[in-house]
Amino acid sequence: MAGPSTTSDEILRCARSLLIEGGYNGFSYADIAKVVGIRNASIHHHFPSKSDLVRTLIARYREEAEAGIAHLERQFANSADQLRAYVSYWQTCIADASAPFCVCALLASQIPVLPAEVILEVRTHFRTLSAWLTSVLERGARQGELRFTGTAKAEAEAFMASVHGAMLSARAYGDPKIFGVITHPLLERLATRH
Amino acid sequence: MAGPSTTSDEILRCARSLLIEGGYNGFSYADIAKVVGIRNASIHHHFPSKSDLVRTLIARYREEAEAGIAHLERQFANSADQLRAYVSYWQTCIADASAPFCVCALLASQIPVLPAEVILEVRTHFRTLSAWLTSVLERGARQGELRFTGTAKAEAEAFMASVHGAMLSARAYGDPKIFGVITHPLLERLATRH
DNA sequence: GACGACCTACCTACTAGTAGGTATGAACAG
DNA sequence: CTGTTCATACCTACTAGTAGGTAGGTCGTC
Repeated sequence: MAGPSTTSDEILRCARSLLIEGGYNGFSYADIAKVVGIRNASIHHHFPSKSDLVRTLIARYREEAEAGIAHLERQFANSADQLRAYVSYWQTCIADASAPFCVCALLASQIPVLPAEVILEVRTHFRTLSAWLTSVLERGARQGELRFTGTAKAEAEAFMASVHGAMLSARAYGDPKIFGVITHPLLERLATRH
Repeated sequence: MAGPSTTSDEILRCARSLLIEGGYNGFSYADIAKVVGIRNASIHHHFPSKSDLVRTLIARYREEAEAGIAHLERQFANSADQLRAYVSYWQTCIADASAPFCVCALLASQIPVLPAEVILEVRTHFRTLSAWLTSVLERGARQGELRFTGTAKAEAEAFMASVHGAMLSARAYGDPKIFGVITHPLLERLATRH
């Protein structure tokens, strides 16, 4: 499954973790080169420009996210469990500091200084995630697994915002637990039974 | 009240708006110099280093925030109205694009690459805001103006996270309205009557 | 004349990106 | 089985421009 990771893969993986730490202007080609063990210029061979690199990086991130969502859909029949699993995924990422922030959420905060093609990718992720959450909430309401007032769309946006805000707070306080403090009651409130 | 704005004030004001656009690494001394109309080096006369500048900038931001909160406390007796006014303040900032993001929320996302003294200021803002919201929620519950399950502290953290997440979504979608879509139901849910 | 505010001129380190060369290996013709 | 061709991947060496920061000087005001 996980093929022999190529240099291009390593560059993307390294750039992603650097991006998660400090955003678009928070890392340089030199930083990547140092970690991957190649020369600065060699990165340009794989990705002509920085915006190419970041755009590709997000595209891959979105693929992984969609695969993760598909996995969630297969693994859990109950919509409340799907939401719980989604939140739990991020809880783990934040706790073990492996990837303690959503790439697109971080980039969204810097949209005014981002290249246009990167903005498009970020926006698409938000739309995709929001659409999935909306579908989960709709299904949950229909099947009596979830309850909420207002539209599923509005509740989905609120849910997504809460999760992103919880990531931000965890980072601000330097305390992974705060993510759970914020998201747990949110799940409790949505689930019909617990 | 608003004295004759000094160069130092102008530098801070300019740096703040640049910071709001692209974060700590999203602007340079040259950017500020261009707008304020002085030379690059002259900024160093007022603020020896970039971290000094940003630290001072946040300190002032926090002063203004605390003054704003004090004003809210004086203007509205009802705790639900205070929360509404707080949210409404940000709604306006986002809608007219004057300052469409909380300085500290933006910086929080970049904490791993921020100077230590800046991190401290950011963290303090989160604590201050959370403490105020907690006090509003406690008072609201006591006086029957607000209702929620769980502790006031947890609800305050959730409230703050929702507002920050809503700012992020507004920026991601490029649509100020989404801020209201997320925050309105939140206020409705907390207020005992509407 | 001391001080604050600002300047010119400069520094070193680093930014993304380019030009052109080299090693490696696969494809293919003889 | 060899020699040629070609592309990939990487290299060294370089560019123009920008980053934050410094040294030392000028000028006006108290």
